Amino acid sequence: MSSKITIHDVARLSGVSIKTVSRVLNREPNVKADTRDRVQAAVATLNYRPNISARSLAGSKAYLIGVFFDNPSPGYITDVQLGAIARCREEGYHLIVEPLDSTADDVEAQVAPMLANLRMDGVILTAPVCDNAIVMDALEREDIPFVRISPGSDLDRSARVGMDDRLAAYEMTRHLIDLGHKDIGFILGHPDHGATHLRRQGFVDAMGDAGLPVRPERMEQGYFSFRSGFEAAERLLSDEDRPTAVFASNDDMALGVMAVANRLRLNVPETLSVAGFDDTPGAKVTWPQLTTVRQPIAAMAGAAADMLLTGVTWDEGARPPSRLLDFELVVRESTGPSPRLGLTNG
Amino acid sequence: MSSKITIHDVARLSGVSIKTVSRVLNREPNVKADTRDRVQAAVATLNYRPNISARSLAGSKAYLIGVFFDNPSPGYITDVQLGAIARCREEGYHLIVEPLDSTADDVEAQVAPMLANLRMDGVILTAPVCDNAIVMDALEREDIPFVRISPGSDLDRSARVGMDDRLAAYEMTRHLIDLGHKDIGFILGHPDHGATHLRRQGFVDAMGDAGLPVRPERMEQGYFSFRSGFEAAERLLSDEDRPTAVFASNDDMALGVMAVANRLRLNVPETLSVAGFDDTPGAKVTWPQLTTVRQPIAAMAGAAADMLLTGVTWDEGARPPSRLLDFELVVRESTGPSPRLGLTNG
DNA sequence: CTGAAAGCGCTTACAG
DNA sequence: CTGAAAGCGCTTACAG
Repeated sequence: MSSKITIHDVARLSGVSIKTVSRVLNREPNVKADTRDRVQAAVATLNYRPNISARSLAGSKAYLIGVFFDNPSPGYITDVQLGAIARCREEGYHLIVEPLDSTADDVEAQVAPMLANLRMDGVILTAPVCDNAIVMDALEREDIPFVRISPGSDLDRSARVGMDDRLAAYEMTRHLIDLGHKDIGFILGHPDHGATHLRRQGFVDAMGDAGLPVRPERMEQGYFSFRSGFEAAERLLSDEDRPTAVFASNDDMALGVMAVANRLRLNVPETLSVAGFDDTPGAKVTWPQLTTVRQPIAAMAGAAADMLLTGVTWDEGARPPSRLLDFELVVRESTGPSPRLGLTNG
Repeated sequence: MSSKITIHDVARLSGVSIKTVSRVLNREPNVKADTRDRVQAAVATLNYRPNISARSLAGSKAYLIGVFFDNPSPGYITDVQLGAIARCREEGYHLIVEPLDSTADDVEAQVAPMLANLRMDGVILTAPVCDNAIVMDALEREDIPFVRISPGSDLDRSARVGMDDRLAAYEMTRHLIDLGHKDIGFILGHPDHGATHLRRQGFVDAMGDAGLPVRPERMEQGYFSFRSGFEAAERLLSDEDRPTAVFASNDDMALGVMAVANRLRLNVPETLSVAGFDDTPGAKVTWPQLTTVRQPIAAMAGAAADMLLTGVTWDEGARPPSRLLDFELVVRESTGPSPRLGLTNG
């Protein structure tokens, strides 16, 4: 019933043309206040909602924002969706989710059809899709604006939002150093993710600034998964000569470290301090709870949606806009004073 | 460029009318094979993709499926999305995600606009939205088909897909009983979720069938969250008189139990067995890994999408179709023989 | 088996 | 400040 109400009904009831109704709907200027009020009253009376397909077909807006992601941490992607949708709803936009297999050979074939038959007004790209050139090429070819969250390469290719991953990792490392730790293991993230390198850099910088050596055997490759953190921790901790703290560059890997510590009967944080990064739900789902860095994921996605909705643009040759949000060091129970405090060679 | 190709271009190139192109596109019968081939060749040559907005405006399909959810476990909702999208893509459909605050007073106000201005061909409802009468009323009013995943009430109000939660809980309880446990604690899920009651029933039935008493003080209310599981476990385990096993009716709560066990220095599984339900990613992110029930979440969502896409219908007065998928008992390391085995009063 | 016409519900471009 | 006309790219309903 109510879905059959069209712009003509509103026009008739308010005694104006459909064009004027359209003006009011789109908040165009140059409508007499009185006319505007009459139209809005009619909209309310009839409970009229403009048809998105018709608007999209006739006009230049689709009222659809896309989110592309690949093999995400569920907590991360859910936060992204929630943050983006909150902002989209304010403007009557909807969110289309498009998982991608971005390491496959046929990325082009995955992306092309979804862009060709459904117009989106903008797309939010999360890691690692945000560093995928094929996806960006396709988007540019179709002239679809996109904003990237925490890209790692080609920073000036699009607008972006993120946080200072390097500084956050620096501060977390500093937190460990302040607790007396001098021998700290570090687990790297997935090499395809831009944040991986920034977090490593923050760790290296903090160690260097404190005059502490970064021993190669204390840097282990991980892939942001629990399993990769688990395996890296086994290499790091099985030996008697082990670090007094491990900084895993995301929470999933840090949980892997906790599991290994548990298995090896290393008490956390008395014998071993463990730090993560992201503040995913999992960080609180462990005992002791994880010291980590809170990423404002939903806020970043909201900011990305906002840039898309307000039509972010920049001059030829100028740097595209970027918004950097604040992170927060969340010190919980998994980090404590170094057990070697007071010992020589501490 | 390629986005400007329309049905008219295809018609011109293949020497037929646009109506015939439309027939081929929609796989209508009654097109000469030769004609069909020519049209398909032209579609391929031009790389033509029909415009969804136009199809939607002119026709009866929107090529959009919605997923409504509320406060989901991230792992659950991600699996639902992945499963639904896989099926949707086969038919050229896209997925719209709509988080809802289904306990708020304004559910109606949240749902009405999203249904009014964007036509969806069908909607998938996950718990607890799948038991929300206001949402279902709105959907029925707008004549939008919906399929529910694991609803708990009003089972014959719509098509549905699910698994046998009662039987799964029964088998898990049986697994514990077979290990010699006679004193088993049970943590209930959120009362708004249909699965909560089925899982409780499975537990109660298995205990009864084994001639074991279900003591009220061994049944604790939880809400499917880690925190609620943690608090329930504190009540269950702090006393010397504690069960030898705890069956938490989802994984998040089981992880809460593990954390409490860890804190109380109760070895799992030697002193305490812990079982969960869902097989979320978290189940493997703990040490020891969790014994749990694997829900085929993605497959359930795929089946729900399938029912929507194939246009599930049923006769007046008949029971709507329902598809029940198989679960799997996943025995990992968190359950073991009862420590009271061999003792009197077992 | 195929096509010409009308129309879905809006916005655009133009006119006044 | 407001409106009449045209058209977005398809499908529907009808005709043959």
